[in-house]
Amino acid sequence: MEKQKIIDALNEIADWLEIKGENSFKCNAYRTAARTLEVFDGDFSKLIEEDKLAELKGIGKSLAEKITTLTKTDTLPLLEELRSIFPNSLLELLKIPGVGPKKVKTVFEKFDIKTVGELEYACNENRLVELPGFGLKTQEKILKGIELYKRSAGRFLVDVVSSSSERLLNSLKNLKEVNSLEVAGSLRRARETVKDIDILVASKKPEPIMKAFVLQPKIAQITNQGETKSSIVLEEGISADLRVVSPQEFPFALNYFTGSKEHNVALRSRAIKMGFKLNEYGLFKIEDDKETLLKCKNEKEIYKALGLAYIPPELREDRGEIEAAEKNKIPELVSDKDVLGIFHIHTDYSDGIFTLRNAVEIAKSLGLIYIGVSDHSQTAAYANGLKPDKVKQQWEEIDKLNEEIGDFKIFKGIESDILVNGALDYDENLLSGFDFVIGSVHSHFNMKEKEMTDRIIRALENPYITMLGHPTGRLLLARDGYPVDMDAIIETSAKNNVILEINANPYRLDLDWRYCRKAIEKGIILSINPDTHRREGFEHTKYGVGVARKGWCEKHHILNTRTADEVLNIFKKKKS
DNA sequence: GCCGTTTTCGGCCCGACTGTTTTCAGTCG
Repeated sequence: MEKQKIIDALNEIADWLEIKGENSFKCNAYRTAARTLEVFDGDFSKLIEEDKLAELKGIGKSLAEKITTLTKTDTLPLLEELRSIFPNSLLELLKIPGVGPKKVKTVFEKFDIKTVGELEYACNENRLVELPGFGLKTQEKILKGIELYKRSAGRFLVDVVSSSSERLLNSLKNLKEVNSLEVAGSLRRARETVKDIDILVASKKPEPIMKAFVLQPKIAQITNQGETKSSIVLEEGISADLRVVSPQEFPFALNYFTGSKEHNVALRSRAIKMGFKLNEYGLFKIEDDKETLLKCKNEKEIYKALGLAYIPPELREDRGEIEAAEKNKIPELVSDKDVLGIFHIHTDYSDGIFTLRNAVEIAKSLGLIYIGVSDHSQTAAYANGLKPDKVKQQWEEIDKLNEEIGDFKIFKGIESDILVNGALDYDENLLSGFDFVIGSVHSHFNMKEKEMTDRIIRALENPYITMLGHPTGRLLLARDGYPVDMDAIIETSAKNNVILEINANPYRLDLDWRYCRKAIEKGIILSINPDTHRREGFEHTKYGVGVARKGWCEKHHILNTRTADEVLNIFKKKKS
């Protein structure tokens, strides 16, 4: 059994044990082990072979044995046993907001409820109220939870959430009681998809803020309303939480609610070891059963008090950032203002909805100093891909525009389909005329991993490819990427000096941030590309910057932080 | 089930909110 399947199995065991009513720390041990494997970056099969699993933190003798059994036999007696006690569909019930393992256990044991549909029916028949610990309100809450669960998988693309969150911030920021406010949670950490919006406000007078929050327009539901915390569901289906804390507590609360959960746990454990207690209200020195608050003006001071360099939110995923901060080795992350130009732009030559000249105007209005145009190549008939004569026509127009507009540079590029055999989409003669070539897979997604990897590797070994576009082809919340061995892709790209794209389209965000770090460690240059077809798309670049930051990228790791001349040199060097 | 400069036993991050209770359990983040 491969690593990911083992991670899934361990999490499944944790779910079952919780439903069974096992000791919660034991359940957590399974989750911790799953998490440890997820973050482990080395050679997994070697670890098993050499019997060194138990050396990993969070995996002891018992779990090491279980993981080994899973690897070797593809199954585990414990897992089989748990699966025979409970129907598989119970795991689905856990995903309903307001329904946890205890409630699942109760409805299953008392009413033999196994599916979301059966649970909904029981609520509507008013049957849940008779259960111990349940009441009318609980039943209503579960019904609402089911409705929300059915409406969406519960996650949203980052551009949608960003605009909703801005709307919420705007509705609060001018209230005189608001001292400061900030978005926390996964949005602040620049995750690729977001479950809900967490807003944090510092104020000495929470009441009017709470009121304003729940009374604003475009709210579908108020799910929580307390003195310091309220929750709403917006018409778009996105949940939003507001928490109000005192100005003194604000940095601690901001740190706490930014997460990730794993980062928080690690930070708190560190605090405990140092004789502190850290929570959303403060950092406390514990001496003789007395707690003394250490005042911190901002997050930076909290980290400093814990002996750490400041850790930017994007890095707070418990993937080595605390160790890096300990050694003062936190990277100086690339930022929006470092981006000087952008590549991967589609004009109306293929399937974009603006002209070449429009593209220049939009880019200039955003303060950029160059763009790289890359329309689709001839095989992409669905996208009006360019035949060779069209390519030449576009080159002429680019030459004219470059002459006309002095302080701006347009690079000639193409997004060439990587054909099913791994070839690029034009002959060498034409390919050599482009400043840059993005190779992308747009067809035959259902190849086997080995075939797909070979196909892409062949393209990467083509001397005319400059960048690999959206390396996995995923569409977030809609379609998984094609199966591909990313480690092999990264290896081959490094060997052939191919730039990897961070596609900044909110549907893609591909290369995934988890691989960005691997890529730059191999010396690969990344390019943040909006892959835009319309005016608004230019501004998606910022989501790509988020991915790069999350992938530990500094300015020098990114192609489009360089000047036009520097970029041209890189392209020329690659071609030669 | 894991872990250890206080520890091989007894903790494990912890507080808000809700609802069902009459002091607490469950869920969430």
